[in-house]
Amino acid sequence: MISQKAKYALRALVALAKQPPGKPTFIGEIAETQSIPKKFLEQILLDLKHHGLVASRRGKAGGYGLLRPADTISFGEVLRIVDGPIAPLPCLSKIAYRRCEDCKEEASCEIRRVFAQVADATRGVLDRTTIADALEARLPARLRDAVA
Amino acid sequence: MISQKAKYALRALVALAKQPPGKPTFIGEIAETQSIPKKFLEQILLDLKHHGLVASRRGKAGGYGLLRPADTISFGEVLRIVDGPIAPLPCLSKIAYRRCEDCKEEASCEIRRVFAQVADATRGVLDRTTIADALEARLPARLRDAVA
DNA sequence: TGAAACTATATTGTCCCTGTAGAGTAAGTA
DNA sequence: TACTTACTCTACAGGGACAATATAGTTTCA
Repeated sequence: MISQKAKYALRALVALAKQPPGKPTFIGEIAETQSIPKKFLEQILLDLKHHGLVASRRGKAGGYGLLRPADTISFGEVLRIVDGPIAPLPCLSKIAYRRCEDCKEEASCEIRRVFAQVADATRGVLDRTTIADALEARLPARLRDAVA
Repeated sequence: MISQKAKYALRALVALAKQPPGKPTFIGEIAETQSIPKKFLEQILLDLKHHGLVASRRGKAGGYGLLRPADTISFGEVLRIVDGPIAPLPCLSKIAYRRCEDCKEEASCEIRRVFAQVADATRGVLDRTTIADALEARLPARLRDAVA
């Protein structure tokens, strides 16, 4: 299960992607249309800003906007920022590898071998799907094929 | 990330699958060889017993053993027992469907559409891989192909 | 009869998730 | 310049899940 926070982050990014670029959108507007607690959303967007996904302008005509084109922001990138590692086991994470305390030998670990397949399959979808993809009613062919 | 408990459960089942069938294995023996806290393992095995995966015999010559052949116990089944739903979103779970509170219309939810692909990919691996598969050094062809 | 092992429930401490609070800062507007 | 609006940032609190431990009891076999 992904966290509520990650879901909010993705929904906010999708909402921003729908706006005309260049014109900032109020936090309050996103919060209302997406049913996200406003103060919580502030934290989330601030976090995304620190990671260079969105930009903000203060003041009366302020708000948030995408900093990069929607087709360069993958679901995987967002999830890693908000929820941390995607891998199902710490010893399979690329961004935060950690050895399993209670595992004698990684190479011969049966559990690890199976979950490595899961991790590949998951990353195959998340790292190749962008916010722009999500907006399209039909999924791009490269993703439909990968899953079928 | 799967829970520590799920990892223990899978490792215990793999260990049991390695033993000659019919002869029970001590909890203490599994706990020691797998570096699992013994009392915690007791809870886990008890849980698996309630779900019909393993059987136990009490007394001095007691212990645990697989109740079903190892090639009929899938990783997915074990994870659902121990960790609950596998789906990344509650609205995508087959065993515990729950509507997302903050989602206007499920059919048009962009997030849901993407994570449905993730769920399919994940289940593709977990529901088709069994404890018996995990014991084999090379993964069965049907799984290798699915991921490549 | 006693040891070894399983059964079951209760409890504990820690950590994270979710959300709230409030003071502060910046930018446009009259 | 004063005012309003909105973003920035830090702190924190309640609840629940996770991981493990504690304790008491039961069964079986030697």
